[in-house]
Amino acid sequence: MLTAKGAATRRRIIEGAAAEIREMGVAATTLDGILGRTATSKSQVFHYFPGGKEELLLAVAAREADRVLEDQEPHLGDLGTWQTWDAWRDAVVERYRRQGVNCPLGLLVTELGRTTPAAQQLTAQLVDRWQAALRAGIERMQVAGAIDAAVDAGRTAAAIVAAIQGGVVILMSTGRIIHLEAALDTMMAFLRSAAPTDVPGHDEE
Amino acid sequence: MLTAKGAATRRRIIEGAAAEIREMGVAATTLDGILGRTATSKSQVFHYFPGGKEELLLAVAAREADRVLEDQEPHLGDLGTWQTWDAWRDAVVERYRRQGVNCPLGLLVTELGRTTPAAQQLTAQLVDRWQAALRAGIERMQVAGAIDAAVDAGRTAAAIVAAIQGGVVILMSTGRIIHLEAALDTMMAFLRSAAPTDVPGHDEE
DNA sequence: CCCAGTCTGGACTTGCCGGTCCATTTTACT
DNA sequence: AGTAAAATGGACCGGCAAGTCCAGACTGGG
Repeated sequence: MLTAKGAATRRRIIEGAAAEIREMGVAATTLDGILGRTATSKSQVFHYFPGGKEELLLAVAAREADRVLEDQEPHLGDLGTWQTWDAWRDAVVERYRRQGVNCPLGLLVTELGRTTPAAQQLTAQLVDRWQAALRAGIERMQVAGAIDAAVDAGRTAAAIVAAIQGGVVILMSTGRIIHLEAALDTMMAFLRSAAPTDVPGHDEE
Repeated sequence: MLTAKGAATRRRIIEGAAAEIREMGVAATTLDGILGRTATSKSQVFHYFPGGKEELLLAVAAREADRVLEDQEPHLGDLGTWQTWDAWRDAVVERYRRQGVNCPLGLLVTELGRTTPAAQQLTAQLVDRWQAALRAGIERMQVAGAIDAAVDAGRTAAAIVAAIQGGVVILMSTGRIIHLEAALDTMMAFLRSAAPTDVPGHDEE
């Protein structure tokens, strides 16, 4: 019960809403604003998103969450050498440098997160997926002998996700990207300092 | 031109606004909601905050920013031994554990930051003050010989602020505190791993 | 060609919320 | 006590934006 034309319109609405949010911020985003931008009418919005604005915003958030991870590929899925880690680091910084002060996802989440359990779950999923990819990368480095096996891969991955997130928040609210860079670099320095050869005293597995 | 009674009312309004935001979130905060909670009338709000809602929210943000740093004392101002660093770490985690999913400051900033330059500046100031305190702590450790002098204190301090910020954001949007803990612990582990004795190969100043 | 379901346009309703206004009361100062 | 300034209450306004409705235009299968 959704023709090709209908699916296209639905997609267009999500796309337009994301653009509107990027430009105006979540608080200033109105349905009318999205309408004008996408050349649709209000009935379309409610036709494709019966739950109204909230459902639409949630759909936008879901799409943006996917984008966040996609934009880190192919590096994120390929972490296994210091070279790939560096490439990934640069990709993350570049992605957020381009995005600048607008984070459709972050705002949606802090806006909807409190009220909508679905939004909270969406965020949790994104964090989990992100963290899992980083964890796999760390474990691969451990298997290769580049990082001490004593490092808690999961916990460290969680720390890296948090560090990035914090850097992005500071970027959004102050316009400075240095914190994101410093956070990433410091985390990378920690990983490198955890090379087995650097800590010969450790003998536990 | 502000009697004792007036000052008290003004304080009460800010207090009530902060409480309302904590409970409802910024988006759902209305002047009427604050009015009911503080037993004031709308004319008071505009009497004490001629700039209207925006000025009030900014005042709340300024107050909350101060609280953030105050709540880390006396530890934050006293970082000089691993013991004090650990105490500070615990204080931060505890502070945000108590605060839970509500961050009046973070929301105000992401909400106002984009539109109001004053809010952006406020955030930048908070970040700077926070970072300066951490930097002083790191430098004290370096002077004491507990941390390698080759560590960039300013940059590392920036990374720590970002890590905390990210942990808090994730706490707010998912309810999980583990990322904040992991981020702090990993940063601490990095600092400890940078003890001069651990890297005898470094000879540059 | 037709008809059932889908899609679209836009006028309309509804309610909320920021902001204004003015009349009244309280405070502070001499 | 008196008066000017500050503080307070609450009615009122205006606009905006979410959501509703219905009439009409497309689409696709039989």
